[in-house]
Amino acid sequence: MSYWLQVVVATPAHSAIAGPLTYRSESPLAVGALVRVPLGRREVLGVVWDLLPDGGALQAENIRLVAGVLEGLAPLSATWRKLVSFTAGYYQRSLGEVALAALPPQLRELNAVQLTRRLKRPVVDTSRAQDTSDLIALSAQQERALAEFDADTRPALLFGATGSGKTEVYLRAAAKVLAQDPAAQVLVMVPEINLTPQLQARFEERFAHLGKERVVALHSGLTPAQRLKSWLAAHAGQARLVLGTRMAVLASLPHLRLLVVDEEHDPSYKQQEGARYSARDLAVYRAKLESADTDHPHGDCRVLLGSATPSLESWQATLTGRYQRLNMSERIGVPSAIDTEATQFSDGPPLGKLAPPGGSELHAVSERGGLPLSAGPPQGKLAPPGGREPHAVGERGGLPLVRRVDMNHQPKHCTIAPPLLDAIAQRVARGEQSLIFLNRRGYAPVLACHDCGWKSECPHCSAYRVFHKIDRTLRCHHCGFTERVPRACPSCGNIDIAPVGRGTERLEEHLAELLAGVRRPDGEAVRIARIDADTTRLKGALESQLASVHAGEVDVLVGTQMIAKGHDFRHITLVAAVNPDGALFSSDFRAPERLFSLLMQAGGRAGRDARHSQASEMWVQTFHPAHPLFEALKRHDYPVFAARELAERQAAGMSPFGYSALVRAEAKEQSVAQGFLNAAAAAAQLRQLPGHDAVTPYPAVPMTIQRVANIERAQMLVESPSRAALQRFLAAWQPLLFDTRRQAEFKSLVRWAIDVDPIAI
DNA sequence: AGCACGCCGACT
DNA sequence: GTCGGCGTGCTC
Repeated sequence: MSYWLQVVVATPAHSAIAGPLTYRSESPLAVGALVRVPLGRREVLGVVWDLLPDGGALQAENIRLVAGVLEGLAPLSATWRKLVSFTAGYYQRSLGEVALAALPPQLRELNAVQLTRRLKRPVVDTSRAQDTSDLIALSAQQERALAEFDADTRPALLFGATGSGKTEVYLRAAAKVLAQDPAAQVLVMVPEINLTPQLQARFEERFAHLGKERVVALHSGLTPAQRLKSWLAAHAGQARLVLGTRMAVLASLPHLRLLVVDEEHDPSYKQQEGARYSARDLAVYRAKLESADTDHPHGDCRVLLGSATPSLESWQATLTGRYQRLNMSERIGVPSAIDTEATQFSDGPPLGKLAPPGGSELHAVSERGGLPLSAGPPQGKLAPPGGREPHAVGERGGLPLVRRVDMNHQPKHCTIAPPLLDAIAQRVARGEQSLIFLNRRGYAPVLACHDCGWKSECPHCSAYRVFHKIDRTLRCHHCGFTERVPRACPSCGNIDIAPVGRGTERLEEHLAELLAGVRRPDGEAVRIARIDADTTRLKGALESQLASVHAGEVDVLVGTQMIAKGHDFRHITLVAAVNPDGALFSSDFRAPERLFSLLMQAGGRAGRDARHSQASEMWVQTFHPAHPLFEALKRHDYPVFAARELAERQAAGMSPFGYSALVRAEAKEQSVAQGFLNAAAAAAQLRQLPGHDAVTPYPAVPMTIQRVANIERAQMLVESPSRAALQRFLAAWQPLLFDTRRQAEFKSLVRWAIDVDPIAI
């Protein structure tokens, strides 16, 4: 007896075999079963996608026999298959690529015997401890958020200030779902792996009563064996709570009842290679799919997004009522705050003598701009303990005071404005910590010869190589090309080549010089540390460096945005952004949004400890102090920022009011990359593809960094006011792109790819 | 993507 | 005479 099946295997979208392949089996198989099938001379993992009455158009001798079935693994659910189908269709990739990428890589290498051995390992269920959730008192706003969440069925956006206790809301929402249904599973997603350990500990502790191994992690930092183990536990329903990064959204979770997306605005939810899916968007879609699944006895599957600075897409959805909004504006442990509007003019200067009465902090800082650091002993400028009126804290909801430093009124070419330096010195003298951000690692972004104008260009990329003083190298941050710093100008031989601009390495050095005379309360010298991709390259380095900050072994911490996220520094009372202006006038329309979010998050690092929240400050050095972004930041007013951005986006027909895709092409020559894109667009125009009348393809342009590792890059933007029209167009266009690729003149094209809903243009 | 086959240059 | 370069073509 023969049974025919359609099986999806990991095939790239090109190669004539993008769709499911037909195989034969001697025994009946279930849809969703995992099988090993012969493909060419190798044997690969596949998923049974469909059952067929016969071999169809294929000749019998061209249909091969399924080599084996992964017994003991339940077939992947219909909902999972729908999710994979949708993802493949929406992001214009092959079914097999998405399906197989969603499975743990080790599953591909395992044969049936090895798998059985793995599955045999029993999990000892030791449900013993009590549910401890109720032991922690909730704030009124947390109670309210949870009650509102329970009363609704729409996707929910938890709009909560940093420190307002969003995690506790996730924990409670999860606890409720898990308690209601003994099989229910919850997926909690976080943007990055380095945030999972601390969160995992918290979830494990809270759900210890469920028994051992009920909380598992799923992210790319796991070893292949761990990842397989977690995946299997999730697939078997054994894991009740999965904590993971974006990849986890495609995990098999047969009893999924709740999806949580923490920091939902974070760009790392968008996959940047292969199928370029947005895990946040898929989470929303998946919740809808799972809700429609009639197998679930306990009704809906919910999705809970959380952020202090939501994506404009999610925010707009709450404005139209498509999403539910849950507001939490106050920080925990801070006197009750009043609403946003009332905070607008309340941020009086914390140090009375710095500002003229009624003056804004802007002028205060500007006026002091020229004063030398030594204008008085740091101790003398201390605010008296508790010197600020308590109600002032409440009015900011415990958020730091934002002070803008107008760099137009500061000494030319200064990196740290004197008033900021002064403020840092005061913190050091008081024994408090400061956090200084500069989004540029290395010593200096460029090395230049003042005689002939030579600059440290990368020979392989259209970018400068960064000077790293620590090992005296010039490193390209795009292709990795590294050389020792030349002794003299390679172009004219001049000895006098100098660094231009500042990176974190130089800032650290610079601060050490500037603060050399400042003493800590114990009379010791200031201790400065730096955290960026260079200092954390070794495994465990980030953890140990963070630990030393927590232990109070550091007074001033210099770093890139990597320290803005998640890390809860209790003793930091000053956060400063040294040079954030770049994003204000970027060609990338999402740059302001990212900057606002970064600064809000950075500011959130300050004064999370209620004891310090009163004196905590966020400093921003800028040449555009009156920019609306900074005005909104000063008031911690995301809604005002969002309203402005949304108005601009609407006027320009951009997301979330319009939809877009990018087609990127890479070739040895820019003309080939652009030519390919333009030729494919011309072919689409000629054929009048479905949806074309509502879709606008723009001419191909070089990418911002035009050449990386000697490969020229170009991209074409495709826009439409209709998501459906864009989808139809892209689906019809893809075969034409393949055809165009086959033309002789584009033979040298290295690769091309479609990015639907790109996050950066 | 793999993994073949296939047809031209420097080595035990 | 073989090992091996990567060009092109196929995989139910």
